[in-house]
Amino acid sequence: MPSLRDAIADDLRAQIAAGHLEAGARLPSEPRLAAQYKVSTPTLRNALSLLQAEGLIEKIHGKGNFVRHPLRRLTYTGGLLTPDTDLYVTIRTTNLRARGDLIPLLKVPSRTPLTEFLYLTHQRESPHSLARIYVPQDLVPAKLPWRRPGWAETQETVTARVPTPEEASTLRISSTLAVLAITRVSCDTTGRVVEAARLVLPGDRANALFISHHTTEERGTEE
Amino acid sequence: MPSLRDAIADDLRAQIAAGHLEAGARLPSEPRLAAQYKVSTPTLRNALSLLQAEGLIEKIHGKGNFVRHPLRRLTYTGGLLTPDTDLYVTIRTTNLRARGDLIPLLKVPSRTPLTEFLYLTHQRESPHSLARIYVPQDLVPAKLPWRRPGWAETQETVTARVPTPEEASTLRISSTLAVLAITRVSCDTTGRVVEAARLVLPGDRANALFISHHTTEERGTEE
DNA sequence: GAGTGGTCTAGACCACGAG
DNA sequence: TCGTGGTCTAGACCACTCA
Repeated sequence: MPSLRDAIADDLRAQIAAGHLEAGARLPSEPRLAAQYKVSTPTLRNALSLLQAEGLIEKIHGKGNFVRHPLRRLTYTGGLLTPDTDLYVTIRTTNLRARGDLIPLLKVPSRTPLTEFLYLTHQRESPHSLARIYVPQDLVPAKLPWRRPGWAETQETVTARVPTPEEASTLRISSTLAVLAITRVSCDTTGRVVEAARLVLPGDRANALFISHHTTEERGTEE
Repeated sequence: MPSLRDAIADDLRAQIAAGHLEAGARLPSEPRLAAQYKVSTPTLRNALSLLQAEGLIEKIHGKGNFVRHPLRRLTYTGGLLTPDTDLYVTIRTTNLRARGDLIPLLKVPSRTPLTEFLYLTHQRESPHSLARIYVPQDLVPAKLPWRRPGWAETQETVTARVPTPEEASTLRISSTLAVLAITRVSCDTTGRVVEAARLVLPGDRANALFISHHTTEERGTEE
């Protein structure tokens, strides 16, 4: 016996899949939908939150619930998102001093002057991904983007988690939707960290792709 | 102004981190906790569901809410999990024929004979990660593990999502806990796929690490 | 100001686990 | 049988958006 919220979610999913509710369309208001399905508003909201966690709808406070555009998955590869056509980017630059997690991440002393670039990408007006990039202030390039000569090695640590409340609200995703969190650290040939980045990609809209080529020496090794 | 559920979740998180609530311990019952925090039971349950999605607690119907054992994060690097000390592995081998998703993944014709290796790793009696590895039957190595000479390139596609119901039950995790899903495809020098793998790593217990070295030509490129 | 979603309450009833 | 979590109700009040 499926619960009411699952039954309602199934019904709405089917309506979206069948095209009865088009991408971008606004759903009836929550009290209206609750009356239609003969349930209380919390139960209906529970059903909607399932759809939100799947990335099917977007809730906008004060405006309504909207059917999301079918997800075009973007692929993150080597620091770039593809395709980057109709992807809008907002950048905010802040100067700050190293503290907390940033100190071991960038391997710098406390209070080292840093520049933070906050990237917020949008796809068709809806937020898509979030990146915070930290660069020691004496290395800040004169013009963006960043990838510069002199880089020798990049380490990317990938984890899956739920977004923090701030991430959820800026990306307008449910706090239960899985995100791909990537911490990227790039060093130059001397081992100095030239850039550290924290990326947050909603799991339903992005993949990350890593390609490695095996050299002959590596190929011969056994376990 | 943080919401009540976030404030309660923060408090419980802090208590778990501080060791006031030990691993394996049962939390007070939900009505009791609700009274303690002076909130209604739905609000308290809302807070608990946040902790559940983070993998901090496990809800067992009819028994209670339990603090999960502290996560020892394992790191996945280039096809291996480290550290592999006290990590137990169960392997099940099955012969089957290519169908569905496996056909494009391995770039083989339909019904090509394949061998599937199902890996289930355990850490301290509790399931840790799940891997399904597919190899064309004529390439199955005489002895395990797999990494063989002749491999030229490996592509790894990483995504974050919630587990399927089967994955949630075999890994004994909540269906709201994010997992890292990695699809790994390895080719030989002729471009033939010699192995494809689907890995599922619970987000609270595993990272994936990718290291790339930049060659001199790459280092010169702009944008 | 009117309409929307966001949060919260104070209950009720059901389903599961263990003695 | 008892205590647990799971679901649901019928409201209340607040915060946000837009005219």
